Amino acid sequence: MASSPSVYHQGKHNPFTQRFRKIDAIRTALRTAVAEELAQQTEERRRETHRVNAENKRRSATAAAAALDGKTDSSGIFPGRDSDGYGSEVSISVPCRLGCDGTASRTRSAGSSGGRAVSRPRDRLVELLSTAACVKQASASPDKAFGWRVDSGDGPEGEQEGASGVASTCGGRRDGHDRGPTPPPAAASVSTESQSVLASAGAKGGGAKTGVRFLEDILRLGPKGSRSNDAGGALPNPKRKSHPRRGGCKGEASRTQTHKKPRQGTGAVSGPFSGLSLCVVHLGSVTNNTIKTFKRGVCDGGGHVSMRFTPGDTTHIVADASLAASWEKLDNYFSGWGGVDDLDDAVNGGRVGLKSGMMPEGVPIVSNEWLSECLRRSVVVATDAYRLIPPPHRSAPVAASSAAAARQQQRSSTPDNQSIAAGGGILPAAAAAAAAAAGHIGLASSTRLTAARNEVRGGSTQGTAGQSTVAADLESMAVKGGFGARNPDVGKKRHTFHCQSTTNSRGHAVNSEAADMLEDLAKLCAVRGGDGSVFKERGFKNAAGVLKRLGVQITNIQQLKDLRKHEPQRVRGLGDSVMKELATFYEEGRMYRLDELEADPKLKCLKIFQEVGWVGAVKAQQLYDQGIRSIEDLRTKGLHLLSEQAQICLNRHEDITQRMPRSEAAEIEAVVTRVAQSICPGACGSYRRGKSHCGDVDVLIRPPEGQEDSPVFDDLIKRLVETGFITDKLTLAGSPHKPGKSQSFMGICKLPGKGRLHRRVDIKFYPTSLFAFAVLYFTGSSHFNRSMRSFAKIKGLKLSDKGLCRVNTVNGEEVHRFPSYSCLREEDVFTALGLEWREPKDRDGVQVQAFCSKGEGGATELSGRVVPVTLEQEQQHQALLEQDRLEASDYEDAELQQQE
DNA sequence: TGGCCGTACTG
DNA sequence: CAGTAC
DNA sequence: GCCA
Repeated sequence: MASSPSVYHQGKHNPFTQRFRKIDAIRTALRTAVAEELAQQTEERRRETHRVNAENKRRSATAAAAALDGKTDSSGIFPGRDSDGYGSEVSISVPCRLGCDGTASRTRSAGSSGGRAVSRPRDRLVELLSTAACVKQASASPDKAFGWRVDSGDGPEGEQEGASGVASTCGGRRDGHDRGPTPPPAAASVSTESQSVLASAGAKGGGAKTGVRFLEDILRLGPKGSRSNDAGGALPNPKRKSHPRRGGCKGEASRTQTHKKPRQGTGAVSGPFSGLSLCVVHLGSVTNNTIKTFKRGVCDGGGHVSMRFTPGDTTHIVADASLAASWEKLDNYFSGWGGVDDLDDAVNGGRVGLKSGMMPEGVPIVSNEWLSECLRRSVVVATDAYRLIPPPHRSAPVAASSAAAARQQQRSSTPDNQSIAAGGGILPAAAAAAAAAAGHIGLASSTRLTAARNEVRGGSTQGTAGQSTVAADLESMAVKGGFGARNPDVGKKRHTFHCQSTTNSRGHAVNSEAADMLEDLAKLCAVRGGDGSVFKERGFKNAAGVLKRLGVQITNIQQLKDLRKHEPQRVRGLGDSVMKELATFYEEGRMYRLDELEADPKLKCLKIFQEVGWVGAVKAQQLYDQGIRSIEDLRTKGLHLLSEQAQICLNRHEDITQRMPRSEAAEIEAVVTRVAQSICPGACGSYRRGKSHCGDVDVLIRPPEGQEDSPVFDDLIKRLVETGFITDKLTLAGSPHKPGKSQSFMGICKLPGKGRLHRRVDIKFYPTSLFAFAVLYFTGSSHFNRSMRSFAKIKGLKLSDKGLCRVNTVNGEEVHRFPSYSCLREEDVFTALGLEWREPKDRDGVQVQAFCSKGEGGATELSGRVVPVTLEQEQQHQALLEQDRLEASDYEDAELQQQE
């Protein structure tokens, strides 16, 4: 192979292959010694972890007990990971959910005959849950298309089949095939029928019947619908009963499309945004894409978004923040003279009911950031801080700064600490820059605000990297602790805390418009497939993340160019291609490449196809080549081209592409967990909940300690199939149970009762020894996982959900794998890798792994003894961490390393 | 120019 | 092994 | 697509 030449080079410009080889060499040399030590270390570690773990459990038990007493505010929001598919979700830890575990155990011991009560079930669950909480809910496809047809593909046979067929390893699938092409008109009635079938708890098929009964027992589905019980205190709208569907956009869309599902409920949407009727101004950085995003989010929450201003109906006008500084633009927009864009809708809509110079009275005009904030938090936040105060004929700058001031004031008084407050401070910069660019502001004020921006950035105009420390960095340092005093100046001035940031948790929507478009671009790249498409996707996505986290609102391509020149670290990930797109974005408001791709009808098809599970880029292309152009086509003439799984997913397509409210995810989790407990008392399903809506539910199951070998999983799946809960199986891995091994089920389920949709569910079993790895893995983000694994790799370790092992490799090929480190908690994995612990909320999104490899220079706990880490390796590691959150300390470190 | 996470099922 | 998924 |  072409491997030989590189072996001889050792410079720092070596490609990664050499790195690995070199590491191999080092490792080989050290292997013997290391292996011994590793064994010892492992043993030590195990003892210690056990000790610590025991302690931890005591701690968490008490903590959880507190939670049970109602002090559940520890249910922090974890901005979730981006799943490998598209989309991101937010997870929430759910101590509050514990309350119903008590119920669960009671239910079990009372209801099920097999319910040998565990000594103190509640405490036990509390323990287990708190050490290992984790239901992940992935958002399957964020912008799934609306179903073309809203027939739920589940006929009565479907139910039967689900009840019995799946058990026979989906032998009933052929029914599915036959049923697939069912003409839509028939499907409508079928679907109604199926409702009634369900309503009567399974008229056909005794198995299904008892199944439903059983589930009802478990769920305590009384006439009163005790599901609110499951929902727990954290769930926002307990009054939504068995109709999980939200209205909003989707409803709207489907309404126009022969929506005949009776389950649509009675309109009255009760989402966080119900009652909101927003008029979005298509100006400035609020692009089509932004509007789309807003629309989706708000509509999901029960609100309404339009570009049309309707007097009497519109509750808020949402406009780009920079318009506060160039008010006449907005004015013109509404008066119809703005010559805005050709956007028919926008202009036409905007003109309605408004005359020149007449700003709608009484309707608050707020910045788009308000909306972003609302969407992020899933609540309607106060508009005060986001008002774009309209002083049409006064000096615009005043408007801008007073708005900013109001923002700062308001925000700093919220309990949301600096990270939120940070959002306010950056705005003046944005406004100033925008205004300056637009030339609408007098010079004096412009400079004033520019000065403010510089202050905000905490340094002199050309401040050194160290001085340009932004508040976010402070925050992140605070998280790590110990760096607070590094730059005292920063701490003194309040506004220095206002920088936006690189920080995740409630990452503010800086540059979100550009970022959104880049993300769209990323998706389209992925859809198109072909060579390297996944990497292109990643590249664009990464760039989007970099922009979002940049901390400053970019309004002008030059800013980025300057950054690239002077602080390249901050914009690492923005390469030539992305810059090119961004240039046109900032100059003309669009990205040609995106426009091009979005206009491509073929890509639309491919995208639609890929929304069906188990249809990827390759299969989609094949389908297209076969002349298939729609899901209809797929159903009628393309079935034979699809894999078994894809066919199943296609059958349930309309259901499983609907996102579900998280309360429903909780219900699903509850069923799985409780059934698991009825089989194996003490077995613990744990979970992290997704945000308001999510695409699927993952339930991780683990056995009670000391009963590692109880075959919970196989029985569990069997039982769930028997009860009709699981309707389809997609894949089943690792069955039958083998001691010490994990098992996994992927499939489709449906809660009993009327009007339920089929949902994607993954159920996974991990033995205690692997559970921490599984939690780590499922907590994500995917980026975080990748980077953590990369990190492990350059240390000669291999990390996966199956453990953390030292491996010997030859030419990159694994030749030997040592037993896994024993890590009973996530923390242990970090420690074993020599990484600082990171909260799940800090692992989100693109930015992933800013774990602190810095400073330690290999001086981590293990590095000196077990893991040979050279400085060079560390440097190479730095290179690998493309997605680094660029913390100030990291800059400094990088600089140090470069100097050395 | 080569590398970009690790694992598992399905066909 | 390729494709797909998590 | 980005990076070394």
